[in-house]
Amino acid sequence: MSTLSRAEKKQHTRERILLATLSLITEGRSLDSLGLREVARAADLAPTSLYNHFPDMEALGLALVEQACTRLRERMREGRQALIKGQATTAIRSMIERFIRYLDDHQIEFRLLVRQRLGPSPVYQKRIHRALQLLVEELADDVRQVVATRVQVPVNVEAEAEAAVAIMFGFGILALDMSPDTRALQLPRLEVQLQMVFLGGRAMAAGMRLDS
Amino acid sequence: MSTLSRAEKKQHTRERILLATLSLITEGRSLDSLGLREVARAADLAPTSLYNHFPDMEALGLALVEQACTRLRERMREGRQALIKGQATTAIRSMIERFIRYLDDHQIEFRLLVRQRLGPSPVYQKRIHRALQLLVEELADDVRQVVATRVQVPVNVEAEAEAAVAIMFGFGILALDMSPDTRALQLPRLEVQLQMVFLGGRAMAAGMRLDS
DNA sequence: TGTACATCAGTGAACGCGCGTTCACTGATGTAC
DNA sequence: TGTACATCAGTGAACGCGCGTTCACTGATGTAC
Repeated sequence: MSTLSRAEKKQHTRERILLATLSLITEGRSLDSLGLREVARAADLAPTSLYNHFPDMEALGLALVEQACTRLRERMREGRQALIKGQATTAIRSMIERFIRYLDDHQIEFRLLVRQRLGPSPVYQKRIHRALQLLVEELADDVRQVVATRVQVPVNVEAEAEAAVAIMFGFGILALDMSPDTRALQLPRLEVQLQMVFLGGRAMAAGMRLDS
Repeated sequence: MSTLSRAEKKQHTRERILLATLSLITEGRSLDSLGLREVARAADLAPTSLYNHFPDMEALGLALVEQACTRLRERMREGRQALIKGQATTAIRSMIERFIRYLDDHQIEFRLLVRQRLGPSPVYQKRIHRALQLLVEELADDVRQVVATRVQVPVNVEAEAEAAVAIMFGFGILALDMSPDTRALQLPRLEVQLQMVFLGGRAMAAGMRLDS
């Protein structure tokens, strides 16, 4: 009947388990309070079947965190090249757009990342920490390239990129509970904040100081 | 023997329960995965005794969140007046100092706040959200006053304050896993980032743009 | 001050329940010949 | 192509355990007179 191989079927079941877990997280549950039986129920499987895919709940959680980290990075890398030639404001807008598209498609995973960043499992924490560092570094590279074509002075791109990511994540957290309309209304503020950071970075590099 | 009144003793027990819960959170546990019996054990009480203080774990959690919110705000308000007359860089340094002192004294509560900000309980979430908003608004007031004495142009203080808090919290999260020495080493970076925001805000208000 | 009664924080036994994990199993899919 | 055997994803019964909650209780503290 079915045309799928045993391995393919197994893969599908695995994905069903991960999806079911994410759906439980949507309801506000945190990874470390989820039970094996609970996940099995949500995935429409016998509790014991989970053992065919993950040795325990921690391994399942790690798989989810891993997936979320990979996806975030992929999404934020898309379309990087296009902007390097453009203006800085365009680059900022493009970054915001990519981030918002990521939130639209994977906001549950974003939620997972933010929650588990301070979660009980050091393994999760380190993985997420690494993903965020990569994000900062890649953004720093972008900034470096945009800056190189337009500005003479050396700029503290790492600090700028880190600040920008912090602001963007802060916004993302607030955005989780907004309607799409409200969120759209708030976007200009995010744009202004990111411009402040980069403009301020450039001003500092040019020797301007707050108290002068 | 004891000179304490019944009410005072009850209050002490209540505090013991809250402290015990915090100590469990230190170990990385999240509020919503803590059990009543577990807390009772940590507080050296019979499980049933908890009911004399809290109707359920959610009420206990709310009490903790409430305490953490109040304390964060109090700490960040301390010494606000002193800086209003001073220079902007001094103001920034003072804010960082207050924040670091808060982290030193109450980092478990800070952890709690950050984790529960996206937790399963909408009640917790709203409370924390409100506390952060207050923080942003009060910082905005400070910025307004510092700015008023030195700059002619109108500045988007709310956006600046929000960005600054996002950056500070981002740093705080990273700082949770640092030794005091490492953290001290990273502080200049935080200072630079905050300066970028405020300098950038002023530059924008003065009409400067990234692409000009 | 002393006495009789009320309050109430804390206890410990008991309950029913869902949990994670084990185990022997089923039956479809895969493999060797 | 057909047959005999191996693999292995998924099942369901069973286990011991810690959970939240109830209940009747104890005894120190508080109150009224």
